[in-house]
Amino acid sequence: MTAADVARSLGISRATVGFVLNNTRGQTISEGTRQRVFAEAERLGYRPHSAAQALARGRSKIILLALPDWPVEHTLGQHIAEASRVLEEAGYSLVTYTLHESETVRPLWEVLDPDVVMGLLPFSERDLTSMRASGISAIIPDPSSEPASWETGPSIIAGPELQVQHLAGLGHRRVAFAAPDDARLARIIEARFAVVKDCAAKLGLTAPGHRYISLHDSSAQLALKEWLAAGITGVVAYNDETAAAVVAAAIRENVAVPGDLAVVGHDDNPWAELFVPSLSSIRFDIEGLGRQIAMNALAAVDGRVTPAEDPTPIATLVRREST
Amino acid sequence: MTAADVARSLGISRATVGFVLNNTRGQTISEGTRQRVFAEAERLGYRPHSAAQALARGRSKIILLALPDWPVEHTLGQHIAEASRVLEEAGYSLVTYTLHESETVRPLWEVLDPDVVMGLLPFSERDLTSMRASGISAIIPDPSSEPASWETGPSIIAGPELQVQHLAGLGHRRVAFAAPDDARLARIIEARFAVVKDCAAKLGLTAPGHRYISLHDSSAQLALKEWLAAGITGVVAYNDETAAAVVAAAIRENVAVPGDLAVVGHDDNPWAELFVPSLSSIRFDIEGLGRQIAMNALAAVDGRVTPAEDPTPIATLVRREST
DNA sequence: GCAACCAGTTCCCAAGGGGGT
DNA sequence: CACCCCCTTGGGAACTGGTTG
Repeated sequence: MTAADVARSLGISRATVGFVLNNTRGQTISEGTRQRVFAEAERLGYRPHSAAQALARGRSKIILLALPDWPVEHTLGQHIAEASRVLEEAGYSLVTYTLHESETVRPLWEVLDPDVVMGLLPFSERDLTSMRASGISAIIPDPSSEPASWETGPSIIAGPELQVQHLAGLGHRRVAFAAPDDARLARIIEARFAVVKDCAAKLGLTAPGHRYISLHDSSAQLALKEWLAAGITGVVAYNDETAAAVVAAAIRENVAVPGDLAVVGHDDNPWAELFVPSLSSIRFDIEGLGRQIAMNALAAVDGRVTPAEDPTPIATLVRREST
Repeated sequence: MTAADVARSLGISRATVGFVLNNTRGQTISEGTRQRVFAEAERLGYRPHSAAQALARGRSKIILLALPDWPVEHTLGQHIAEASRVLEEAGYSLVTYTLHESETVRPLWEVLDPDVVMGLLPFSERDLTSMRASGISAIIPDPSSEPASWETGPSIIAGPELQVQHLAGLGHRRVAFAAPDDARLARIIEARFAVVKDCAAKLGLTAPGHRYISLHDSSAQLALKEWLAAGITGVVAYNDETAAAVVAAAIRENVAVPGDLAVVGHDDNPWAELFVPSLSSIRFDIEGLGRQIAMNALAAVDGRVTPAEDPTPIATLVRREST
């Protein structure tokens, strides 16, 4: 069912149908005609052909959100739902996409021709080149702006700050940072660790270098011994999995949690509550973040600059048995 | 950079450029011209405009994979990567999409006009209506075939079978099935429970009705008492989270795991290994499933019927401390 | 290689009616 | 009463980029 079918059925021109359906400004169509067009389109089950629309006006009304290759925190799904809803109201569709580094697959921005490509982290130079070759102009984070700004955004720093403040409030004076042993996370781990060190210094705590914890070997055990020897009593974990690995090592070594060592996770995965002892963690305000993503995208469509991140608190600490 | 630019730059027609670039059969273009077209396209950085292609030939070369609303098992990401790779070779792009029941958002198939829409579970009647209205003809699972076939596919039954066989092999005679309290999972839970009952009966085990376990209240505690009273010594869990909830309740009630109660999870999430005691679970052959998804999609494009699922084993049991 | 075609969008102009001089 | 102008309403046709008889 095309617009031409609707026009023919009413004995009017395709142009008129288009004017009505798009509510074209600068064109005035009589109310009677308008109603008849709407009714007939409805009756025939007309659907705009999105490829044709994308071709005719130069924009696809698609926004592509590239997700990182690494395991997505469970909360992310919720942001995305909220972001979709906001973008939908503005007439855009949000498509998500997992970016694989293998790169044997043609990137989706070449296929979908989106108006905006967004990522949670800065894109690689290769990806940027590819996007520019495909004619994508709106990219978030904006590669032309100062490259380090994402590292100071609330979504990076809010969690670590709360973690350190929490441990400090409980009286811990020496804390360590534990992160997963995953090269893909290196940049974000560095950024988070910088926040931990910074915040610890402000509060008068000691925070030695960070340790990588693999989930599959004895690295947690080793780290544990080292920490205890160094007088560390609190551990800030990059995520709940790392926290779990540390707590598990402690239990197996008969180290009391939180008595001898307090551990706080990040992301508040559903299973963090199930662990024994249950894990303290950082929970994010998912709706707020979703809306933020959507707003950034809409700003980019209009060529406006990405607005500053909302300074309202987006993370809270959930205290459980592990601290 | 359009094909017309390439043609103009070489002083030939757009048609010829198209013939070369598409390797059109039934058209013979001289080798010299072919090479010059390729070189010029490369030099100018020509990219086919996918919306225009989709419009001209009736197909978008997009395959949409709808993921369920509930938390995706972590393994799924890997299937998808594999499926993308296979489809890419056949010239298709895979777009994934999380189906939200809220439905305030326009479904993506109306926007992308995909050649195939696939789902891991059958679609709702409303979704099917919407797809047909958008002119989507290829839908998997095929709603015109017998609706229950997915419930007997390996991806549903392989796990529960292994779980029951494992417990039976360890000498357990009475087993229970525990599932999350989530209405969205009702159908798949029923299907899995049917397999458990069936398999238990074959092996001479007793398997009473299943229990729903919420992660946030005392339902695990209650279920635990009931099971112990009924002489149950083994629990088949729908997923690792439910298994964790049961094990956590047991620890808090001083019930020995696996001494008094053995628990086996499903999906082998990364954190299952970290739990104390670590959780036995079911691991899937992710590459195989991904390839399967891709093959089904390609079959559907050609209007062929979905091939039978590959009967080779796709799941294995990982034994850990909880059994 | 020419030309038609895919489905919409949009610039520009042609009827036609109403009101004013 | 004739004439003109303007505004409303709607149509013609070119255009988007690529495919194909």
